[in-house]
Amino acid sequence: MPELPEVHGYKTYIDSTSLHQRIVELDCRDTRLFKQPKTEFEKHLLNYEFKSTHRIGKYLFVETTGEKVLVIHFGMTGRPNYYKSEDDRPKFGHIQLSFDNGYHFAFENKRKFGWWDLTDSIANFKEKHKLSDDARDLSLGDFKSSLSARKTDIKKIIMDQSVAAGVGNWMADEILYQSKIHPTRRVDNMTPEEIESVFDAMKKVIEVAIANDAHYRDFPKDFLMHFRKEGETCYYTGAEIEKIKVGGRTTYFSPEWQKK
DNA sequence: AAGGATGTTCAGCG
DNA sequence: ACGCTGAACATCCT
Repeated sequence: MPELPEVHGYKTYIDSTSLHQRIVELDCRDTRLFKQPKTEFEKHLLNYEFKSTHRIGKYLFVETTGEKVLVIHFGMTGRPNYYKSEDDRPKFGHIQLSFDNGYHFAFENKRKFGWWDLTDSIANFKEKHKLSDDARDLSLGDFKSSLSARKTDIKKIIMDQSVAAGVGNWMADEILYQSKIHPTRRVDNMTPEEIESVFDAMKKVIEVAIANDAHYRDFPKDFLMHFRKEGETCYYTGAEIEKIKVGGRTTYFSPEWQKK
């Protein structure tokens, strides 16, 4: 489920469970999840501790007592899991760390699109991967300037991690629903007011999602997430929700509410 | 039982 | 050089 709000929750979870304990073992069932040789992870993790975490968009950075920073991306189906007994290792816990207090930390990744990497510095990594500031902290000025030269659909733009790090497919649909903007509206045809309304909706969706621990059922009743399905009923217009493809991703919107 | 899935990356093209 | 598109990636779920 991991878009910005989910990864935010994972960060909180890791902070409250897994910091300041010496790592004594590393097990990986599928090394394709490693962006570097397993020996590198052993070298930079074993006998060190997780010290602190930082999140930019959907990327989580774990600073350790060693030299390198662990970079975690959860992909489409990842999540962390901390548990006492080895017997509780989750089915899809492909990577597992063991701490010297006897507990374990699993990186669950059902569909294996997630990965671990190591980096020297968060700033370098952010630069290299062209990540914008985290969407939660992004300024309107920076948002507007990264949109200025673009000429494609607004949905594709807000899902671009170099524009607003952390916005994924469901958030993009929600943001555009909240701002009454059609997903294939071209950015170069949008007024400054419309762009600002998208920006405001982005901030709102992020804060609402975080406040509700990314638990969709607790979102306000006018949130698309409750009826984000073909043929469902739009809260505002009563019209049917439509399903289209935008930038290769399935997109739900309300044609009456989000006019083009 | 085939198609879809909350993500990123990269080749190819204009 | 840059923006854009579509496919590829791996695997599970509906």
